[in-house]
Amino acid sequence: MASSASGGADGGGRSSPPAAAAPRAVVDNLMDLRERAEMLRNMLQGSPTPPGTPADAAPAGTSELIDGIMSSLSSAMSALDTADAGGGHGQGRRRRRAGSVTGSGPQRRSSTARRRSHSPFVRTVTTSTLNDGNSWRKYGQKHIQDSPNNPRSYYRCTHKPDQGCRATRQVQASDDNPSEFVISYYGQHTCRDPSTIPLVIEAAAPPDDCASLISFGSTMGASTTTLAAPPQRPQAFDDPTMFISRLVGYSSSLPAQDYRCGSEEVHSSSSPPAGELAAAVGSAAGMTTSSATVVGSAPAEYWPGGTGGDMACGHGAGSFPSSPSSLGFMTGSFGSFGNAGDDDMFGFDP
DNA sequence: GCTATTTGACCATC
DNA sequence: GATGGTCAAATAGC
Repeated sequence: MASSASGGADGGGRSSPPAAAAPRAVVDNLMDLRERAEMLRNMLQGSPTPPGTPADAAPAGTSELIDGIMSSLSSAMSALDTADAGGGHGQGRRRRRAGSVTGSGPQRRSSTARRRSHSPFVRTVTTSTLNDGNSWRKYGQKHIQDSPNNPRSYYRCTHKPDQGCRATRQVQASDDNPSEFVISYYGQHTCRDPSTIPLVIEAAAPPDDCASLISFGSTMGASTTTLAAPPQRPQAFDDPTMFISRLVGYSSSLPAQDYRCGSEEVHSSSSPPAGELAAAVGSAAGMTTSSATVVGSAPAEYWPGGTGGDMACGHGAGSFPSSPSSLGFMTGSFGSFGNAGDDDMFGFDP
């Protein structure tokens, strides 16, 4: 009911003009980030180990972790470069029939139906909870050809009607393991909910704790997130999902806007109540979950910043900016990597 | 009565 | 034409 009133409103601003300069800035920032990661590796590997310290005394998996960072950064930059060179920005996509509203016939919506041929901005696999800290409203369910046994549920941000938030997500039970749910996130939260803004995560976690969650996916494919030692959840978040939502949403220099989304209880569908939420979320919060996958290749239209690319999320000991954001904001925050405060990104803040 | 979910239909895209 | 994403009326739950 409420949605119908605003139904026409969202039809208009479907494709926001991407910022052309964004990809280059992202690449620059990524390069900076890579340099820093390299420095970090040198510090960890080259630094004199205390007497009697075995070679593997360094935090387990640290090396692989850094290698993963480097590798992913490289592929991310490569992907961005490619996209940049190709003059991407989703120009190839056909635009929805302009005003195809048949003058005749039932006044059936102005229609925004379209197909997503691209990958989701973030995809996760989880066996835990569906609660990701954001507020979602289910607007559809459909049986998909790929997995006829597992219908796909469509959710949009609860704040769409009142704030025009375009974030959506799709939840589908895994074919391999019905107890798992594959959640794909699209779009970016532009809604705001003043009631829920954890501003700072305490910087209390020890350095080795920081190696818990860093994930870059290759641009067009899914990559598995490696989750090392479960970190300690910052006290500011009783709900692990909130933790990761803020965590992932870390962004030091989003465009002027104050991106953020509410964190009300998720309105989960009655059908698959078993739970969603990225495994990354659960794992980062010390929960036992399955693997997580992060896929970054949203088209320009889903990236107000005009970039698509891979994601990274760091755990732990960092101070979050005054604009905490949720998963969807990874898009917006991506372009800011390498800017002031990027040291916090992986929690390695000396 | 209000809000969320269900579900069939519509429509864009492939 | 097939498929997938979204709309919106109908329904259910509070």
